[in-house]
Amino acid sequence: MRLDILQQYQSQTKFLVAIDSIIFGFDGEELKLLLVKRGIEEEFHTWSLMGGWVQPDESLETASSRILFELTNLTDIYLEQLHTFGNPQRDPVERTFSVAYFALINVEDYENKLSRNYEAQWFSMQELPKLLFDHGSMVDMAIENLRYKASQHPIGFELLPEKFTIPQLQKLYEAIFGTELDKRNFSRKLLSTNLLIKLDEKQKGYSKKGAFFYKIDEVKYKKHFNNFLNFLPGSTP
Amino acid sequence: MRLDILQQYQSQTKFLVAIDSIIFGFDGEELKLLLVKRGIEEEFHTWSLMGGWVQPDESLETASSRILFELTNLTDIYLEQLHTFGNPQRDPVERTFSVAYFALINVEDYENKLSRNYEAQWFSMQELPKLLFDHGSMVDMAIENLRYKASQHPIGFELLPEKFTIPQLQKLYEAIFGTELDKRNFSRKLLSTNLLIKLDEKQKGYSKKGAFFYKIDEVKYKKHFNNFLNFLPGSTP
DNA sequence: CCAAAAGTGTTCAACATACACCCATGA
DNA sequence: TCATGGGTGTATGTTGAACACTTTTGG
Repeated sequence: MRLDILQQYQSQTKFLVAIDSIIFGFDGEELKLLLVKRGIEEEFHTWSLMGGWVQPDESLETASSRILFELTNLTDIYLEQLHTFGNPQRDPVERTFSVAYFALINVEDYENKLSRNYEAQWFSMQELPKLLFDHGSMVDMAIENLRYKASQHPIGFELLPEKFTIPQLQKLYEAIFGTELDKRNFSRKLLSTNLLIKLDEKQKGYSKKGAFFYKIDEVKYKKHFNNFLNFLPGSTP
Repeated sequence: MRLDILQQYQSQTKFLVAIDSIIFGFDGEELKLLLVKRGIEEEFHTWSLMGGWVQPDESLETASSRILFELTNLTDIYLEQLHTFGNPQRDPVERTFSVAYFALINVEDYENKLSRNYEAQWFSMQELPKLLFDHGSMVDMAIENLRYKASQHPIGFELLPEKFTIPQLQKLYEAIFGTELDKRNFSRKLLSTNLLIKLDEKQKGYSKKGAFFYKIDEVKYKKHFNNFLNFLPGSTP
């Protein structure tokens, strides 16, 4: 190792690096956000995003998955890097860079698996409490990004159970965009992507007639993901 | 300050945090990338992205602007956070997180202002040299992002001089997408946005007839930026 | 039998694409 | 005068938006 390079590195200030996770869920009616009380905040009763420190041997992806797992015990979750927040004053305790990730999980999967180490709660997007530090901005950016992505790709599937009905999917999109959609145009557009496989089974209990279940054609879904679909379905004002 | 919180923070490992900038430029014909030899790399002759360390009192935005200014002496540049790279092995000297920013500048503005402290050179996107560390992946991600954005917004303006012609703009889009576009459809689509203001002046020298200069309607441009435009013009295969 | 949700088709307007000719001018 | 690039219009197909009625079945 050349000495001048080493000196170059050693003369620099080092910082704490953390992960914060914006965890979206859908319960069939509303888009929700999972928040925790971590017990490490100065203001003891503030809700915050789930987060944690990046460890010396971890990549950012590994760290974000680990932290999500610690809370939910879920693996293989849709998780995507959103933005890194680094204002010198964002954390009053000590300067910390936070790499924000956003996650999509369906509330059903999560229900029983919740870790008891955290006080966690789902909040409706309409009724979010005041959040710790700059977590509010993180959430704002995440919802904007979610809308952007969902308008281009059928990303919303990640928030639903494996088997879902078209009306469920429509409710999800309505929740994401905060708008009403026309069911005729919506289902036509969805089905025209050929990404859905109709099952024989019908949903019981919710409506009298019952709606057919569908599942995603995983192979096509992943293939199509990088072609822009301009996916936002027709809306009725 | 509560003692247990302080201890929580102090027990964590700290890391170096750097910025790397993917700087795109356009010379009227080709999309180019600005690379430097920083003289701090282990392999002394490797080209790399322009970069630098984040200082204790700087936000990420401030740091990225400063670093870009150090090289180009330009201010008010389009600069956007792309992604944070943090694999434990990405920098063999010491673990460093790098927040990648991408910048769009027009080569004309830049020409005379270049700092003499760096050995810098524009490279055609087709003929990039091997880059330091994971800078190659950063560039790949940036070009993908640039295409994505440019297909949705008329972001390409940032790469052109203040006064530009429609054929220039078309060449830029052709360079970004690596494809040929139909000039009739292209100009119709562009003009239909009403974001361009036609000037009286014509471009001299390049063609015999001369093409009219246009400038952007800044106010409308910024307003429209958040409405998805689905901007990719028609292509002729 | 009726209330509640599922499911489906048509028409019209807007937009994307493909395509070809005239214009202005410097050499 | 002619070669070069600038500038425009039209016809066609595709896609999105608006809109209403029939079907199923549990209670």
